[in-house]
Amino acid sequence: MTDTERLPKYYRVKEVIMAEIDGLQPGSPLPDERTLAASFETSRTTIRQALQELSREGRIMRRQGHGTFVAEPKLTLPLRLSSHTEDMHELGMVPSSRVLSVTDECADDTIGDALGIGTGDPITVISRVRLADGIPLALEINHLSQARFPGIARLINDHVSLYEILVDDYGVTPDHALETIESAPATPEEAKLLETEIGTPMMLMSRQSFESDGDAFEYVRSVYRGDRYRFATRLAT
Amino acid sequence: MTDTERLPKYYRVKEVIMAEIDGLQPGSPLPDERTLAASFETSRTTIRQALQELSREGRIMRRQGHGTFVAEPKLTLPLRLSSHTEDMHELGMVPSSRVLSVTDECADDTIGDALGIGTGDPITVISRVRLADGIPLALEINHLSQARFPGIARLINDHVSLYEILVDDYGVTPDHALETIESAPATPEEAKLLETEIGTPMMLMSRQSFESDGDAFEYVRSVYRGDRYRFATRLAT
DNA sequence: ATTGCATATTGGCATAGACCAATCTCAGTG
DNA sequence: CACTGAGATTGGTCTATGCCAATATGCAAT
Repeated sequence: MTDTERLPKYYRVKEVIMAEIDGLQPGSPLPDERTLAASFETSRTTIRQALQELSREGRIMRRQGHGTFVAEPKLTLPLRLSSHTEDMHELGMVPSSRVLSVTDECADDTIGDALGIGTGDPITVISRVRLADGIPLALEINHLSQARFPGIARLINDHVSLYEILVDDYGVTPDHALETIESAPATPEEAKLLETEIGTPMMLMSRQSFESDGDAFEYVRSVYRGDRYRFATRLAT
Repeated sequence: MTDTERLPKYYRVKEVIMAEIDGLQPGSPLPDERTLAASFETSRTTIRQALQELSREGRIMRRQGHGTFVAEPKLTLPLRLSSHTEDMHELGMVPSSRVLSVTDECADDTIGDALGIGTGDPITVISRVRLADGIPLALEINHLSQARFPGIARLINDHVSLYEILVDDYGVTPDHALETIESAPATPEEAKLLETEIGTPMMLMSRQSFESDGDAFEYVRSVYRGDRYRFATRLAT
């Protein structure tokens, strides 16, 4: 028995499949699960566990009733104080948005703190799906103080840049931002909106943006597909 | 039938368990899997799928032969051009390292590019486990040019800060760094070293650090447990 | 009081199979 | 030629079960 024999069977299967797809082009089909189970002389359950990890890793793409295919490599997104619109243009992709909802709510503790307003103060919450070349990229939920941005709800639609509205119509001068990044599995709602599966690792990003006078002007929570994107940033002393 | 009925059963189970652990202290035990299966009137497989997601989410901790317990909340790590040692001190934790290996190798394309040297040039590769309060925090693999840091292999041990060596003994003045962050499931080796399970989402970080003269002096690949840590950074214009 | 071993408990791995749901194919129909 | 619908294909969910591996517990021997 070699040392590798101590690894779970599904993991050994995964490694073999991984090696095979390395030599294939994105979009190439893999054998169906029942065939794989037969050729690996194992159960479909084991094959599916291997395929699930590969899928969550972003190496394969599965579609019910269709098949399993080699996935595109991950894209690197810049982590900067710039708008989604600009970022996408730099990557040579066509950005777009789909507004899911614009609602007026009251700030809870977290949001109130983040925006420097009181708990219960009125805020406008904007939920959007960001797309690149028509493919869902991220789910973005923006929180803005109504006192700072009165009537902003009426200005939002699919075809305007929120940042342009803030800058042009409300005189915002973005200065810096505090950002946190973490990983979490996709909820059913996130999975549906981002066209992926429940449980796929997502990159959760929260951003608190400040104006040059030191006031926070927005608090955003974004969910990016962790199987398709990585992030890059520059750190200075 | 409500709309919720359309969700997978394991996900509904997960939501119920999640709600219950919200009211418990970290470390509190959960019923064992067979008991849960009986009380939810489902199979153990379904229970395990729910528990697996909760585990990968960092909400519960499982130990074979022992049981399942409510996990500690995530810690936030700063993403800065500072040493691990300093970061830990600021968080009030005791940092330490365990050197796994120090080897002399030849740079491949990626490493060569990142360090601004040629493919095949000699490098020193340092693998370490970083710990906080004795608990594994990250796996860190550092790549250094032997031309820039001759004889550094002999200076490495568990009790010195690599950054201090670079600064004090080799006159490095860190200036800025390019960093990428992505998510990936733990490999068996990573899982073992970080005392977690295969497949748990990890935060993969690669850092290319530059001196003030513009030369890259190190290329590091780190693996952090995504179920226990998130990262925070500050973005400026 | 301590050590060591048998046993129970609990999570980990894997099997076999049933049925559902989305998709594609293709023959038949208008 | 375009459309429709039945059947085949393929991934998704769930059950039921057996055995393995790590851990804890308690009893027995020292």
